[in-house]
Amino acid sequence: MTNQILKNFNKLQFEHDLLHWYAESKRDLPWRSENDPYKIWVSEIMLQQTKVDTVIPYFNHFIEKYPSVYELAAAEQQDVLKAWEGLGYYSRARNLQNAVREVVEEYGGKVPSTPKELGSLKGIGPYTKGAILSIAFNQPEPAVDGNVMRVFSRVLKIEEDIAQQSTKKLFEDYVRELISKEDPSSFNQAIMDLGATICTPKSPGCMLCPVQAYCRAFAEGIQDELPIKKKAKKQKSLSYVVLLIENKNGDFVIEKRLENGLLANLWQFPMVPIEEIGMDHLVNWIYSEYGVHIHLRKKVGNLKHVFSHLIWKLEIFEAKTTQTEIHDDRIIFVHRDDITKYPFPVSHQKMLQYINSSIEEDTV
DNA sequence: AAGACGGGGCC
DNA sequence: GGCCCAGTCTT
Repeated sequence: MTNQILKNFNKLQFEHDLLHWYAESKRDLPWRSENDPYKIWVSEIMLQQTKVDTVIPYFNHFIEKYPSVYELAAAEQQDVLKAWEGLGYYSRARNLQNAVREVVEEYGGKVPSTPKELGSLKGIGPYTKGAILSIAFNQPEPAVDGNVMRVFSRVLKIEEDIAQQSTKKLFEDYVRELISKEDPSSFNQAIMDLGATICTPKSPGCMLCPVQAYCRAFAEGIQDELPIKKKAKKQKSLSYVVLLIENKNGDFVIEKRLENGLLANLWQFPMVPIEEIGMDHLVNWIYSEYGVHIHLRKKVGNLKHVFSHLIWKLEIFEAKTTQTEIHDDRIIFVHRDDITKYPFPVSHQKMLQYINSSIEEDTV
């Protein structure tokens, strides 16, 4: 089935030119300094849907804190989430730790090197499985991500919708045919580097491309039309009132989010789904849900936060309470100086600025 | 097959 | 504002 497209494709010369370019131009990245499967694994999880420049500082800190599977397996989940704070897709962190614990318990602490075992671990899908097998264990397995689909959709002129699952399998078939048997690790990484630095989504640098001579899209001048991808749906909007509730000790009410779903197990300031509750019932609703009696002081600002699938429209209010205790382990008082010890989503980290700016107001 | 799941950077 | 990013899991 791959025969038609690859029939007149010079596989060996393509491989040679690609690997030659990679040897000269590969990026110097922290996870490329050694071949520890655990570190490759951590890097691949962090890199899911996340740019290299964003990942680098997180990776360095994470490895310093958890140098091997044993430290990560033994850690508190809250600490792991704190190390992941701001990186997004927090289920990656929870799944990674669960999988690492399985590696410690079931595999003697050694990252498994078979497709079946590796693919059965939480958070390791087809891409990450192939990436670890090829990069850490030098096995000729495809690792098809957005870069790979973009590069090969252009080189081979593939016009299927890359948002479709079936299309991804198609690319895995092509990579299986093309991948270097001598150096599969470099081959996969070379395609990713190429996609990240030259064969970019917009205005690709074809004049600098080491495999321009093999590129069917370039030959026809249609590199800007590929890959084909169906448009994403628009996000739904949700409105909340967020309450910065402070008592006389300088403690704030924060709550732990549910253990599943959006921002699972992270902490936040109380959020009121204001469309359903209504401003008139806000104080009563807070008392019934949180057991805290408050009085509103003033609105301190608006915040819009965009996720991939929804938008939060937040109105931030200051409120006061005379209470100093809550009988609940999910809802707690925390002193303003200790709030940063808890993992918070970025949207709520921004509210810490309101809290800190109100200190200055009081002091002035 | 379609949604849920973060956040940042670019145009 | 929309698109993209070294994707995976759930429904």
